[in-house]
Amino acid sequence: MEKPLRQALIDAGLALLEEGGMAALTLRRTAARAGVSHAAPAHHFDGLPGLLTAMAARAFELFAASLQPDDTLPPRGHLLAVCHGYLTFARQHKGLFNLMFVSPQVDRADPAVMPHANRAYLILRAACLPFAVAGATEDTVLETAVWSLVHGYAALGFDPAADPRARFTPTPPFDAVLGELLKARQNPLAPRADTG
Amino acid sequence: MEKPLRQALIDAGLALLEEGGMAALTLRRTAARAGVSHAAPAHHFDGLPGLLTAMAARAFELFAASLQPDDTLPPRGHLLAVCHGYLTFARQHKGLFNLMFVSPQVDRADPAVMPHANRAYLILRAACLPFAVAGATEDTVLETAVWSLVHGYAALGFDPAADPRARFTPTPPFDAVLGELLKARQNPLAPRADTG
DNA sequence: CACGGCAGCTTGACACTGTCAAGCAAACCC
DNA sequence: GGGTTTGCTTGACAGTGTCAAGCTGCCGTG
Repeated sequence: MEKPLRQALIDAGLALLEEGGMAALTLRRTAARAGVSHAAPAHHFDGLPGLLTAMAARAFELFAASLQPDDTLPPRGHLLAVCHGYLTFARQHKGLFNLMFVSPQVDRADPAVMPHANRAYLILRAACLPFAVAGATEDTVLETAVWSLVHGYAALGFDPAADPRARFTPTPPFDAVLGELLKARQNPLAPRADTG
Repeated sequence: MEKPLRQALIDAGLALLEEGGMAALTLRRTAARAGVSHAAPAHHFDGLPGLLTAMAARAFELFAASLQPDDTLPPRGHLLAVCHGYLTFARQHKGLFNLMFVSPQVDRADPAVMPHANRAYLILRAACLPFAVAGATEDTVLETAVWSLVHGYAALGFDPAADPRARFTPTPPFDAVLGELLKARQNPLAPRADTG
């Protein structure tokens, strides 16, 4: 084990973030919760941005774990399960989600962050692969579409409950939205229909 | 004219946000830039959240204006133009974009915010309408899909340049991504193909 | 005109923040 | 065992949002 306080500070920060959002996350409070003096974090992280970056690395790790690839499912069920993991994480860990994708203070190119972020992306990528144009080993358009779709749905808070635009019409569940995207790919690995 | 200082404070805040991001946006700095004392904003807004909410209202107004509906274009060109407005605004006004959609301090249900937010949404909704299932006056699935897609693409920063995952493959332009979604709707207002 | 009230802004204070410099104490190395 | 380094503390500083109190000029009313 290495640097137990460092890990304790990361955990304390994550707890504060989950409990009270970004406003509750403070270097001094994090130190206090970890039981050390207010300047202790500066010796393990490079200031607040450093702590946030370390927290983001851990958040991406949890995020990748929540994507839960399950190869026993058929391609569409598999992709849907991954997306559900994405959406569930975003809904249940809004603070972490914004930390990972929005906060300008985290260095997303940090060597502690990139591996986990890449791992998450590769899980999604793999889940899209069966829907790629016949025989291709990649289909960046489809990947980007799926990724944008699920991320946008998550970011806009399209929880089937708690929808911000229920004033117009009920928000369709993500399954239906994803189905719209996959309409032209109903038969994975089959030759696609002519689009002329 | 009504409350010129109030408007000046909003403008000063927007300028600070655009120049230096959320970190540069401070009640005291905003007051200083407007040429008043540090506590003046408290008399026009209900603290920092109030100023941010007022700024978000103005930001949504600018956002809706940047969506630029152009009815002379064919349906697909029209939708693409609206989406381009969305993406361009997100890219050029990252601070405003995050203020509108992320910041937990703005009250998005504020009566000053909702009209402009709704207007923006209705522009997107109208641009989607020609692609709705034949004859329908709405298609919430498609709307939600397009909205999620463009928002996710914007939030993930898929600028054709400056792409964060160029380490894998070049990011496809949004036109191609949207095309993926509309594949099953190539002929607006025509009877859709069987999806069986 | 005089005068009371009040909106609009200032001044001053408070607790709290991130960051830095200096110091202390224990462990570690030679 | 003495010197050095690591890990943390203490103390200070400028900057933050917010609140209470005070000042000022304008407006309406007598």
